[in-house]
Amino acid sequence: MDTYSLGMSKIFQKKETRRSELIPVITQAFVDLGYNRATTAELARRCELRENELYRLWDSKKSMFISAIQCIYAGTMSEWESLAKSRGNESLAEKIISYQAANHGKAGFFRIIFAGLQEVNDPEIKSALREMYQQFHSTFVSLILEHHGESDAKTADEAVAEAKLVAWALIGIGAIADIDRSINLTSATQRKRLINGVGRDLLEMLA
Amino acid sequence: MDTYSLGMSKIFQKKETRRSELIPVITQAFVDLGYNRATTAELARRCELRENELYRLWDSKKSMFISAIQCIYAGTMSEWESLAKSRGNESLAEKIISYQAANHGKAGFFRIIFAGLQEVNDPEIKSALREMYQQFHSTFVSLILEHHGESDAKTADEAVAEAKLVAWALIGIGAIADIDRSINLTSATQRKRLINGVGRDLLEMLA
DNA sequence: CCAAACTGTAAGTGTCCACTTACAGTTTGT
DNA sequence: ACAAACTGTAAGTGGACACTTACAGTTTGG
Repeated sequence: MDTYSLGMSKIFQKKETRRSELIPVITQAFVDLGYNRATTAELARRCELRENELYRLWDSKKSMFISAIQCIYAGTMSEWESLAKSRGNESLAEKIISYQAANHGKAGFFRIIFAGLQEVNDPEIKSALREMYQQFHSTFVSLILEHHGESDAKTADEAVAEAKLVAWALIGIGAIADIDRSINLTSATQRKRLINGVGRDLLEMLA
Repeated sequence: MDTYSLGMSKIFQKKETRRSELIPVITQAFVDLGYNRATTAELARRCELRENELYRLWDSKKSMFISAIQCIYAGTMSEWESLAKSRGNESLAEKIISYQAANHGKAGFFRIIFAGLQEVNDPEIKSALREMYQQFHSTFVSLILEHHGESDAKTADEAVAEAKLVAWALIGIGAIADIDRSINLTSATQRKRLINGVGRDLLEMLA
């Protein structure tokens, strides 16, 4: 399938831009429906294409899903970046907690993860998820350390180890908020309180 | 399908005992594989039956899944009860945290929940899950309150509200530990530390 | 201007899976 | 003993779904 002429590169670029136009739509479908229920027919419908047109852009549903994982990751990161630039005297970590409390589950971060883990048992997908998750976690760890500043009684190693735990805990809170939301377990208000309340307590736990 | 004669009740009882023999096997299949990948063929294979024999005991795969949800719930509760009876000067809440730290994900509590939420979009299943989750949560709340004892500076209402948050947070930690485990994100040691460390801190948060 | 590559539309194909039917053999209650 | 109910075995059925093929119409580069 590779091609050598110079002219081709333009075509491939076009293909790439086409993919990047469609991937948010596809991602949303996976978030809404999970892996199996997001059928190729449904993906095509949402993209306003025929199925075989989708298959001209991706070679399998699996590769669409992997693109979606990357899309979610990139989207979350860019949201956090704009939070970093926003005004306010809170630390970025605090801003993120407030933001997540207000928009829990919007990005569908966890929905994608659950879908990838449970519905498909594919090593490629698992490693894509692992990668995303680890990057997400390590970003969180940096934010937590930054939040507390350099001047700590503890040694750097201790602080990092504890920040890692707290980061997992925060991710856990997000997960449960997502689950909560998807079965309408509690009210939106309560969910918000959960993230804001417990999230901040966790953040201060190191101190 | 109902029947009136007295003799029938014995048959139904037999059917019931048959179901209760098989349901742990079926539950384990759903835990291992999720909803879709646990095909009726696979369920039958694990039960050492033919598919239509399964369908003599349950009228659909969905009802097998609902039975599995109830099985998981009952199993977890009875485990906790035996922990309550075990010796040791910790509170039951602390015992549960230690136990979960050692056996995270064994029961497949969260796997079942994720499967039910994502893979099927069925009101009956959602309400079965919601019920289980709420009972689980309220049991946890009682345990947390019990752990702290009656003598608190706060009013009862405040204590309950905070215990509810903490209970969700603990469930969240469990969820993330399960995810972690299923993609081998961190080591078992780290996971154990996460549950034990953060779990206990959360438990003390009220104080 | 024309050939090569792309886009749009429609109709499959093969496979998997939940669920069913048919039927012979065995219990069970009376 | 005998009918009614149950168990075991085997073979379907219908539908959904990932993925493909065919082909006519349109761009595009040289």
